[in-house]
Amino acid sequence: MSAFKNKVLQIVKLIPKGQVASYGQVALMAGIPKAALQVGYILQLHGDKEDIPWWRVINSSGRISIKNPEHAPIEQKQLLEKDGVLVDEKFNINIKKYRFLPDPNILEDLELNSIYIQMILEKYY
DNA sequence: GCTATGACAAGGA
DNA sequence: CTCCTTGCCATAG
Repeated sequence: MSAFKNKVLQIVKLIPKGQVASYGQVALMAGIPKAALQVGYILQLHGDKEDIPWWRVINSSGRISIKNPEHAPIEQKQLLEKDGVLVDEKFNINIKKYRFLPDPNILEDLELNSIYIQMILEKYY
């Protein structure tokens, strides 16, 4: 298990019910800003095997972009709605409204470089 | 160690 | 808004 993979799984577990995060955001919080693609890959492998709320991760444009036959987009939509998150027929979500905005203290717990914490604050707050 | 593969992101057309 | 291009990098084989 690579450190990156563990971080990603750990972070996704931090996303509270009723909130969502983008792949890029998770990658950034894991300390590798440009590894958004890998986040999706990791969730595909481990999302349903472990205690991971994988459905709370969507792409940056606020849309469900899942193509895995194992988990159709409709399934993610239903899971999100169960969390109280509104998803329209085109699988669009108001990410601005629901985005997971972690406290700096939580980011500290991830042993994240202050430089990344700064990036997150600038990008999403 | 090298190549192919993307549940992505950002910017342009 | 949609479609396309480029950059990116952890995994799998």
